[in-house]
Amino acid sequence: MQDFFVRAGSAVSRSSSSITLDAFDLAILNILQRDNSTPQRVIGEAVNLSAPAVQRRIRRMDDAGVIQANVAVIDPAEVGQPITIFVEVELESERADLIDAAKRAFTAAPEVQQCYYVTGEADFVLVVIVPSMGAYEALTRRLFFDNANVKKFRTFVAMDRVKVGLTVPLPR
Amino acid sequence: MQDFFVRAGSAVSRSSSSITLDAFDLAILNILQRDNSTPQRVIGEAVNLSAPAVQRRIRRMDDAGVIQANVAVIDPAEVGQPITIFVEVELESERADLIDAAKRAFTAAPEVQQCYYVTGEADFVLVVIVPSMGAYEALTRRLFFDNANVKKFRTFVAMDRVKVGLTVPLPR
DNA sequence: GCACGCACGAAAAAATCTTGCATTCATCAG
DNA sequence: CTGATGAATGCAAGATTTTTTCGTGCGTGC
Repeated sequence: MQDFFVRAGSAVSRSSSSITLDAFDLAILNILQRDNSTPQRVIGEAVNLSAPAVQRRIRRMDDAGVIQANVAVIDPAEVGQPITIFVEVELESERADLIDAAKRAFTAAPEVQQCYYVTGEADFVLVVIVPSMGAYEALTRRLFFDNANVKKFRTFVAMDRVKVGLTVPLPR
Repeated sequence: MQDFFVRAGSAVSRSSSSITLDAFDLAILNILQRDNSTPQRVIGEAVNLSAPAVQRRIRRMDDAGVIQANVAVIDPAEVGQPITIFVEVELESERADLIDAAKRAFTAAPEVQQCYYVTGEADFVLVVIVPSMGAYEALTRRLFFDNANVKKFRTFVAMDRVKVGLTVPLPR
């Protein structure tokens, strides 16, 4: 296995410990981000390490925040939430406190699955999951129309969730 | 616990078995989609069911595709991929075969974390993860400029990943 | 009323995860 | 050059979890 190192952590990242990851760690992450129910013994065989060694590395990356969460991915359509919508939101004012207020409001809404604060022609991009267009309409009223600071928003309804996941392209 | 049922599956959903979920299932899903390393015993205590009962329900939902995957969520910044970008892509032609070709091309790119085919002013929305703006520039060349069918695209660079996840709002 | 299907809980069995410990290897000071 | 130190490893034992087995209760339909 080649020598490859990633200096974890960046200027943007929050309170992470910024640990160093080697090729073993990346190989382990690559397995876990596709299936974290893989037994450590199997991972060990795949990366040529003993199960305890794998375990200690996973633990270390967990503690350091490299692994942010371990989650089950649910098909929204299967639980009565078949509609995915993208929303670009443009604010009237970009005052810091108003930006923060918007962040809090969007984060607090369970329908808002993802929220990014962006540069460009919009200020926020949201990924929204709703059971019906009616529910979306209600959400827009609650989140946008009742918010004096929202100048406008543009809606993109997803017809096909072509590729969905949080998989990160890992350097090899 | 109240009687609440969700008829899983919809016209949009693929080859799923469309099983019926009750309040127990939803409660279990709600735990798993936040932390799937929670022991079944603990889940059982939370929802008032034995561990084996919890296990059987999880297995059933797994088989039916309600649970699409079990994954570790990795902080991109920690593995040298600090930049998240949204891209709206507009195609020249909306011929079905060209749409499909675009889907395949976007899906195949590891930098494309998420890809949705949408209605509205754009045809596709992408979530892209890259190590640098240079890498993004290279990706746009490969994915958009070398593709004669891409009319134009708009880029939104994420300054803050305010809320990221695949959590689905579950009916209670 | 009775058989059947279905889901449950308790307990046992199997597998996995976790920890302790001795060893190896690389680094570094003397 | 030699020995100390720290970090990471593998093996093996112990703790925990997952999975299976089995008997029971409940609702449905014949």
